[in-house]
Amino acid sequence: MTHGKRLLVVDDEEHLRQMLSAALGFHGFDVTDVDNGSDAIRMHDELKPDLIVLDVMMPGLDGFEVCRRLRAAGHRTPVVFLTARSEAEDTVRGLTLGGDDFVRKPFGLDELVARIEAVLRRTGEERAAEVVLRAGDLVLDDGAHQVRRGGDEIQLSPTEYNLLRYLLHNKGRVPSKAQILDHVWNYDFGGDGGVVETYIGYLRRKLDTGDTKFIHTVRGVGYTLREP
Amino acid sequence: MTHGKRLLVVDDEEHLRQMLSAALGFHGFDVTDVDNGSDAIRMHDELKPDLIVLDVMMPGLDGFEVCRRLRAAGHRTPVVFLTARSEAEDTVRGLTLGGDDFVRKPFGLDELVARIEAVLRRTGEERAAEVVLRAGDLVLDDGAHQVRRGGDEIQLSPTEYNLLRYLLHNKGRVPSKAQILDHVWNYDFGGDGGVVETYIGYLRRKLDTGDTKFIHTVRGVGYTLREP
DNA sequence: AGGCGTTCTCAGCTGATTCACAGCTGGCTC
DNA sequence: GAGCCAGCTGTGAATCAGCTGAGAACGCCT
Repeated sequence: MTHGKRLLVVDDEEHLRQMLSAALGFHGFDVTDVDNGSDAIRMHDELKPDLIVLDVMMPGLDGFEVCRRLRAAGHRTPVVFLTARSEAEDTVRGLTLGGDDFVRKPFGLDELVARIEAVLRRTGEERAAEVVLRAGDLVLDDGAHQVRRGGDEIQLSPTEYNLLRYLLHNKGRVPSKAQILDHVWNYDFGGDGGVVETYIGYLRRKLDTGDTKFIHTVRGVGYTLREP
Repeated sequence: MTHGKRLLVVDDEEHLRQMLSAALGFHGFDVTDVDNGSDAIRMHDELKPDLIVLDVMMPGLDGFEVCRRLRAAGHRTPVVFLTARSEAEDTVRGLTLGGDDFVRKPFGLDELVARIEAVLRRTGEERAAEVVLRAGDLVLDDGAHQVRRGGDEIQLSPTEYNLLRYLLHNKGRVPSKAQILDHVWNYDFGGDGGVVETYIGYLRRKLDTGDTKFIHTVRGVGYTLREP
């Protein structure tokens, strides 16, 4: 978990920036954050980060401009853009043709971390991260974004998939509904635990065919995924 | 038990603050307490605590603001928030993204201690051995929140589970009913010792199958859990 | 526009859980 | 042995957490 990669987080929104710093720091990254484009470029020269998390929409230099200037100065530092849905989607997508990537706001924390790690893996030397999670005959292949039981593929919606990945990732522990909401749902999604119950139900109907049970309810605590 | 971690407890409520200091001190923490946000920040700079127990609702600087200022000053000190049920749950939950955690008032002491230790474990390098308590063939796995005898899983309600954990944790000692109430039930629970008797009964029926007896009554003193 | 998949809310249901209480039991004291 | 009292247990009521089905809202595809 302690990979010690240096990240530079650039976002003008105070609250989000703080949340990202705390969360990514917790994930083992060495995080520095700034709140505007000019500081980002200055700090980049000083810090030489391994990756930049860059908000597109900012007053002053926007994310594209920051990236353009860095590239013009010969820097290859990979960038993960944060974009709102409406924001010049084509332009962003164009940039991903490089080694960069983008994440749409609002995003789930796990999604952002996954993108950052994917980009770092692609860019830097291999970090043979295990991308296949298992429990009994249940297999989640994160590379292929596919779930199987035995040989049969199981079709999951995006949210179902993220929830299952989170549970598999925490196999043996018992995450609470609040923790699940934090990691699987969007950072600004304000709903209550009801959604989690609903989606646990969906997953159970698709996974727990017959007698095998993967997802167990721990009343008053949370949910857990166990080997059958 | 003497891990000597430094805690800073911040709460404006005199009574609760004293209770927390005493109880956490007893648990082997090195506790300092202050009754307002500004002092908290001052004391944090001086004390460099390993963790802060921070009430959200306080006159002057509230808990969020204290945390915000600490983070803005570059401090990563983990925080366990104390919140009332109604208080800005989303905001609190958002903060847990970092690695911080929160406990809802009213809480049982053991719950708070468990959260503090979990956060310290998470924060200071990787998992320091799963917490597993044993007595004979009885095993309580706190990570998986599971109780087993031999190979068979035993289903316990939340209160039963907490009580058993407390007894196992105090194996060899004889906690009184009052002490049990303090630790397992909420600090402002107004009931008498009758509940404890009831729950001891529930546990005995589930654990003491056949000839083995784990829970023993010490008349006039309290209850104790012994190896069979 | 129409149909489909997805996300999320909500209300009703169910069984689990919590807790009080009252009557019983059995050890202790005198 | 009588009486007392701590502790045990069955009954029952109120509450609660979690499950589910119905359906509204939304975006996407044709």
